[in-house]
This record gives sequence, structure tokens and C-alpha cells, in this order.
Amino acid sequence: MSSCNNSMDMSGSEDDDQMNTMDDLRRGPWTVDEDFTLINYIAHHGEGRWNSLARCAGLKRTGKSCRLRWLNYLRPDVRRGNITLEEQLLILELHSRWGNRWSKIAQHLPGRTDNEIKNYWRTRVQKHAKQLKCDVNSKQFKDTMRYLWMPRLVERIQAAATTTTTTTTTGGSSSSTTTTSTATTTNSYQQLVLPDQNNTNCDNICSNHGNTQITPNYTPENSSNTVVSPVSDLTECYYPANQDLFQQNNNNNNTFSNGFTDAMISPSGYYNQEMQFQAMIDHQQNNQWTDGGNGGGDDFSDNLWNVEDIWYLKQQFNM
DNA sequence: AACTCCAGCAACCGCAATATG
DNA sequence: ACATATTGCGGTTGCTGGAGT
Repeated sequence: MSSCNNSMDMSGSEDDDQMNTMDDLRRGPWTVDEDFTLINYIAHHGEGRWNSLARCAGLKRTGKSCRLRWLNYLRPDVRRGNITLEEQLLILELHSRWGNRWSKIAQHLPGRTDNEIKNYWRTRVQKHAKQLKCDVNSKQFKDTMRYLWMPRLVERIQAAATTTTTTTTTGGSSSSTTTTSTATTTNSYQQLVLPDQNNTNCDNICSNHGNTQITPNYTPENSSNTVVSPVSDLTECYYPANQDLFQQNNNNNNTFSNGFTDAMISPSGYYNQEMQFQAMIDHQQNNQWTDGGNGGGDDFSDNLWNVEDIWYLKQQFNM
């Protein structure tokens, strides 16, 4: 089985350990050399058979470790950078369908790994649950996501589309394709969260979901008419903890608008120029993140609650 | 400048499912 | 049909860098 015809010069061909013993296996962060070795080996021999791959490549790693490193980090089509608004929306929706089926969810977000989505969920979503002092799996929190968070995401996606259009127009660059935001956003939302509408195994999110009745489409109109408190969108964004920003936004709508616009434009807003889902994905794949994975936008997209939302929730749920 | 705290992320672990001999 | 190896998945841990003091 272990016929390693490794033609590459591997530094791991130490003389005194022809066979890797369990206790000289490396652990912890991967080095550049290890990455290089793994990439080269897979380029020449393909992936799979991870245990023997690790052995043959001369990597003092377990097969599992090599597989994980490749799938989550080294694979060429892996996307890095902030989770976009569209992706957030998709994650929320798919998680409401499937729960913690991270790999299944990841299949619907090209280039994203289950690990990344899982981390996103744990660090961002669960954080909000914590702030609301409720369990992330509770009906309260699920309803909150469905009735508040997701509609707000749609609104922001829509706002970004509008903003982008405006920016493009006023920026002087002649854009031949101008998106009509409302219709396009609705359609793309349907495409986004219902990529497999014909899949009968999937709950249709537009129908009853447990006890909760939701509106057929998330649009700013019906989302705020039905469930979300009819608050002004001037106060978009902001944690109770972020009172300063909230106040600033209240005091000066333009300040808010500009800040909001800026936040929308990059990086997540950038993609709203192409609201068709596949186009968006293609676009993203063709435009690798240039902000080192920690660029703007995240702080804003992370702040999905505003003060009045919190107040409303407390009223609704006696939180 | 030094220190502490914490969010985010990469990596590990254990288990289950699947493939292979 | 069974045993073993491999792969896939979800939960968890621990390191790192940035923010705050």
C-alpha cells in the first residue's frame, strides 16, 4: 500500500526515522515549508489517501492534519476574507433549515469551508445570542434572526446595491448596467437562499417554519410592515454598547449615511454591483480580497442590531 | 510602553460513516 | 460478512494580534 514514488526532494527524508512514529508527529501551526511540501505533493500526485500522502510527502503530520490544512487553507479555490452580507444571509437561512450541518451549509457557499462558517457562527451569531441573554437554539433567538436579522440583512444588501449604483453614477464612470435594486434584490434573495427550491427535502423557507409564519419574501416593505418594529432606519447598525456611534448617527443623518455608504462600498458592498448570485460568486472568485482578510465592512456587518431592535425584542419576549 | 483582555481563527480531537481488502 | 483503514463532520481548544487601559 505504501508505495511512495515521491520524485520530489523532500526534506523529511531523515536518516534516522524511516518510519514516522506516532510521537514524532508535528502538531500546531503549519510552517511555510510544510505548506509548500504539501502543495507540491498534491500538485504532482493529487489529493486523497491522506495518511499515506503525509508519509510519502515526508510530512511529519497525521493524514487528518494534512487533509484539514489542504481543504481549509491551501486549496486554490478557498476564499478568504470577510463573510459578505449575502453570505451571512445565506448562512442564517441555511442554518435555520439544517442546524449545525456546517459542511452541508458550506456546499452552498462556494469557496467557504465548513470550518470558516462554523467559526463565523460561533463568534458572531452566538455573540448576539449572548447579548440578548438567550440560547442560540431557542425559539426566541431563531425568531429574532428570522424576523429582524435577516430582513435587515436584505435591507442592507438592497441599500448597498442602491448605494453602489449611485456611487457609480456620480463617480463619473459610465456604468452601462444599472441595477434596479428592489426587484433585483428580491430576486437575488430568492436565488440566494433558495438555490435548490426544487429540492423537496428542504423546507421551503417561505412556508411555515415550525410555529413561525414568515412572509413570502423578505423585502424592506413587508419585513417592516409585518414584524420588525417600524423604526427609522436612521439608526441602522448599532449595538446598544455602541452608544456613541448611535448618537452620532442620530444627530447627523448625513454622517451616518456617509459612514454607512463607505462601509457598504467595500468590501461587501462591492459585490452588490452584481446581484445575481452566480455572478456574485464568480465575481468574488475573480477578485480576491485585497485587504488581508481584515478589511472594512465587517464591523458594520457584524452590528446587526440597533437600539430600538433590542428594545422591541425585550418588549416582545420579556427578555 | 507595558500589560491585560478578548475576538477571531487555525488546528486538534473524537466519533460516525464509508470504503477497501 | 467482517475487520481495518480512510474520510468526513462537528465540537472544542489554544494561539495570536489588536484594542483597551
